[in-house]
Amino acid sequence: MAHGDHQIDDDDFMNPPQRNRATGQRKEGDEKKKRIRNRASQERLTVLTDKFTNDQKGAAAEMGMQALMDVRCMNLVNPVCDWLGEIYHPASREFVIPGRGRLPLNEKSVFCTLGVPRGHIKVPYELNNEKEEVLFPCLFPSLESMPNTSALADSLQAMTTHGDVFKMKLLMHLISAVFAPTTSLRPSNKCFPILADLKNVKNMNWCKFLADFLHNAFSSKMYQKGCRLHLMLMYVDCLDLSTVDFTRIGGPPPTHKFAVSAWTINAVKAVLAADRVTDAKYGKL
DNA sequence: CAGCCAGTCTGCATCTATGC
DNA sequence: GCATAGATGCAGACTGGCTG
Repeated sequence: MAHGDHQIDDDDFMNPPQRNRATGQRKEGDEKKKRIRNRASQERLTVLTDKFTNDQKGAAAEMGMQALMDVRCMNLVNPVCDWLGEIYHPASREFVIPGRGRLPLNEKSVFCTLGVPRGHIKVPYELNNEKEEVLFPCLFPSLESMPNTSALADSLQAMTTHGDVFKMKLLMHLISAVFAPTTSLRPSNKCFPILADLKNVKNMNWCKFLADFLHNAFSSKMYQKGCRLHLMLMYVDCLDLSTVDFTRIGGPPPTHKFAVSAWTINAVKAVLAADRVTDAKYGKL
């Protein structure tokens, strides 16, 4: 670990993940615990942005989301995200890497990773029937109920305009696939109040929203929710890279303002391969 | 308290990319 | 070619919070 942390050994984070909230069961003795299923992925976003017109990217920039229009890392490395969830300390809001140090989960760390707006308005991610009833027909005129997240992405891909409908669908996709994914196949209807206030999206505190969403999820041991892109990039971006061999992938990530603009999946993999202790544990660097 | 509903969890499945 | 992992899908069971 290179910077941004105080070196305190602290190994008292050993809380095995509690699963199966729905059934209350937890199989004993399954040493090879199954991977946590999640619905987060920025892959579709990178495919979409690749085809966006300049006007459409401009519309995203008007909402302060320009950094997300060029995500270089297309995939996730899920084991490291699972691991970070398990070593998270809700009380101090820090990731405690055994024997290495701590990484905070806060607005600043999210800003450094993703470069999303850090305004003064709270992100209104909440249910609101009136706003939903007004906006839903605008977004999905032929549908009765919320489409799957992938179907929303399909409709986004088919769009050639860059007006409010485009902005709303893009925001909804960002929220449900990258910023605040849940285990659901569909976007949450808590998105609507955000979409209803497009002008203020760039003035909302997305950094706090993402950090709080992850914090709340991990506090209730929901390790599959939240922004995995931030988790992964925040971690690799904080490590000491001096011993990592980047020659096979054309050199280390360039200096950058936001991690999301610099890291490629191959760079992430090279670092994590060097950092891995066992299959499911990291923290060597 | 009963019913509703959004969200969670599991098993099973398909497709693709990557590495051995 | 085969195994593995990531992304995505569907059906069905369940839970916790809200509301009448």
